[in-house]
Amino acid sequence: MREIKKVEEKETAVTLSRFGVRPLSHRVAIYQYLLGTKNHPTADTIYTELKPSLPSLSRTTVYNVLNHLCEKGAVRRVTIEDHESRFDADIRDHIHFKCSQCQQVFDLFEVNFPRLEIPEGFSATSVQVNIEGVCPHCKSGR
Amino acid sequence: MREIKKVEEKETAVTLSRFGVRPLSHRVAIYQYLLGTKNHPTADTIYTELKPSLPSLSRTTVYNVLNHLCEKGAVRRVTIEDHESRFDADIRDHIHFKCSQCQQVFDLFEVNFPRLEIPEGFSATSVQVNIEGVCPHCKSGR
DNA sequence: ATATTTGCAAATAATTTGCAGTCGA
DNA sequence: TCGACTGCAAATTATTTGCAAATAT
Repeated sequence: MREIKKVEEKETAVTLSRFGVRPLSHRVAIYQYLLGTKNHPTADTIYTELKPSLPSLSRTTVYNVLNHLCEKGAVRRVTIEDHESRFDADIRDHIHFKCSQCQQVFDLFEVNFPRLEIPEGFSATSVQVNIEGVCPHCKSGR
Repeated sequence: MREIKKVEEKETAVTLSRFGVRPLSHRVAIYQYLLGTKNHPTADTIYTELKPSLPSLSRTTVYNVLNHLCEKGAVRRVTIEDHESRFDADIRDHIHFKCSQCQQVFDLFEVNFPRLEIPEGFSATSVQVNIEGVCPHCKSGR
């Protein structure tokens, strides 16, 4: 089992390298955590979840690493909350849905991502489509 | 001139009433300011701009009013910044473009707003489409 | 050996809250 | 008069910064 984890870490390291990110241990840990969740966690959630197994981890490093991963394009910053960033290691174009009741953020891969014609003169580096509403679970009476 | 301003204020008040917003003076002032700008200002910008002509205005009130206007649907919160809200009194569906160099947020009315098929079970109350990139002005060498 | 990364504590920034006073119907 | 609204100062939350120590190549 230990072995499997080691292998995963190595693969994650290779992936990070391809993004031009030096695979330092905390970076690998954070990236791996993001790959393994669909919850679009906040920096604080990542810190809280990882801290027990990585006691040396600091909040500053979480922020540093996330900013670096976003800059290098390995991770997407999801700007769907009013004043807090969420992060997503799935960099394929897809739509996010935020339930205004349970506050959860869902991926909507089943909805076609719109092809937009960017006007002359503008050049786009990223497109975010965010829907807000009520999720099936909350709709059916909590 | 004074007269014209009075008339505008009255019209704005009527509009607010239609949204179920009691047209108190600060609310009218903030809403009118938002109607008159295309800059998607932040709460702080609104406060700074309005303070000179409305010395009694407080930051708290700006936040209160903006939250209230958003709740009532008179104003849209634009979640395009990492950790600060912008506001838009134009509630027609349209796309926002943020230039990562000059930080300005543009309306892209010329781009068709996508029709999305929301999956069964979900119900949507709002859809935001945010593009990030470089604007024509910054592209042509600052 | 040198540049990069980290952790801590303090700083900053945006927003909310508690509460007492004020305004509007 | 009564409930809604306001302003102030303090609190809260998310994030960044300065700097010294640790680490990677």
